[in-house]
Amino acid sequence: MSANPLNSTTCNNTAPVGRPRAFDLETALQKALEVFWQKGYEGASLPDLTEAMGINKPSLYAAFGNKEQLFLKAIERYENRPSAFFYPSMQEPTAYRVAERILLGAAAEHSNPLHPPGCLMVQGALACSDSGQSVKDALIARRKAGFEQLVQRFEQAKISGDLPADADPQGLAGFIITVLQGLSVQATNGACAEQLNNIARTALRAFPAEQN
Amino acid sequence: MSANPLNSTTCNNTAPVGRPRAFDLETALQKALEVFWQKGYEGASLPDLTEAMGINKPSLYAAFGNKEQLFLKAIERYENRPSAFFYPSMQEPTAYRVAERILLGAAAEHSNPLHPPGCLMVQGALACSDSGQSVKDALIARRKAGFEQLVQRFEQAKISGDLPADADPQGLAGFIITVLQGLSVQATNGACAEQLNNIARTALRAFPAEQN
DNA sequence: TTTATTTTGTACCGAACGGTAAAATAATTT
DNA sequence: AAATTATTTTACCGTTCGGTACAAAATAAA
Repeated sequence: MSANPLNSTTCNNTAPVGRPRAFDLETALQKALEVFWQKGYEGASLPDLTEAMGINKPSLYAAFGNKEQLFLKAIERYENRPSAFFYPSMQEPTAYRVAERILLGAAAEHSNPLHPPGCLMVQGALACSDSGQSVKDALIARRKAGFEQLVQRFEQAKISGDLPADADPQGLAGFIITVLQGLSVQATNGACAEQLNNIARTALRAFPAEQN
Repeated sequence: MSANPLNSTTCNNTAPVGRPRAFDLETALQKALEVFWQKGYEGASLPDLTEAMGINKPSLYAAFGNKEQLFLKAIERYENRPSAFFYPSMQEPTAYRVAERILLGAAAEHSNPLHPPGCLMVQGALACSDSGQSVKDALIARRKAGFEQLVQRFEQAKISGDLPADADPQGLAGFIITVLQGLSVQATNGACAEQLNNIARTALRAFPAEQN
């Protein structure tokens, strides 16, 4: 196995020695991501994964290490996928616009019928067996990282003046993240885009309006 | 096995025929509930359950049927436990007070260190394998039932006049339920009671004040 | 005391789990 | 063409899964 299989074909256009891999790493990872998204880390079995990826187990292990490493690569891909909305939302010019884009983005994305409902960061491993603890902890860390980013963004907004001086960045960020994650559960319940959008709009009423 | 083992000792003070059960059904069920609460339906193994319950597998199956039926009895117990707050909140005199009691109750209860964090209705089976689908569906049905109850309560509040005439019971109930379930995820993240309370208070700012 | 009834402990079942050894295969390198 | 390297295929590993057969034990009924 090469040191970095995911990049093995990116910077080197001479064919590598040995039998060529019969599948594309990125599309296989995408399929694995969708299985984890649907069934969670522990609910996704090796046969579930290999069947969706169109490969067999030794190929999976050679390319991705093991199930846990495959999952970690899947959540990395998840956060960087084209339709990801959380981190791009930080670029919005005001705190309110940030919050709005996060919640409306979640409402649309969590109910998008082109992929499983909800958010992989929540569905992946909320409660699990002892053997899944490290994956659960990894997801908690990622969720907390998103929260911290949002706190920083709101602190910056206080300095910029588009959040009132008495605003509580920690509390506001916690609220937005809570609604975001609650929307994931609602999506699992089968809520449609309109319902989620309605909820997001209601939540935004709790957010301080832009200052001028 | 008697037809209703959970009630076999309640209305009949003559000792039943056969070897007496060496454990108490309710305390064993309580222990099972806590394991499911911590690890979820699929994450809780039979050895996890029997060890916590202090019984062996044949006793579990004789008393509760199988793992799935045990889980269903556990969530029934969960919803009727003394510290349950959701359905009792419906008794509050106004819609705002209902919403307030639900969210502040969740903030306190989901972070109560006397039991696992979060809400069993969310943690129990959010994403799972195919074999857990029926349990997942059962939890979805319970969550929807709570939502519907809250919609009805808010519709009643419109009639009573403590919600404005243009209020949207469906949207408001969806919002409260979403925050409630989001708080469950936050609790899993390790959030403390103060943080959850802060989030709940922020959410309540989106709720229409009481009318007079 | 015997019989009937129920629960207990032990030992086990087939199936599914995550993971891997080893040979066959397909490419590059020499 | 021969040797090297990496991937595919097949078959298998030990463990754990949910669930149960069976006999010993403990009670009430006869």
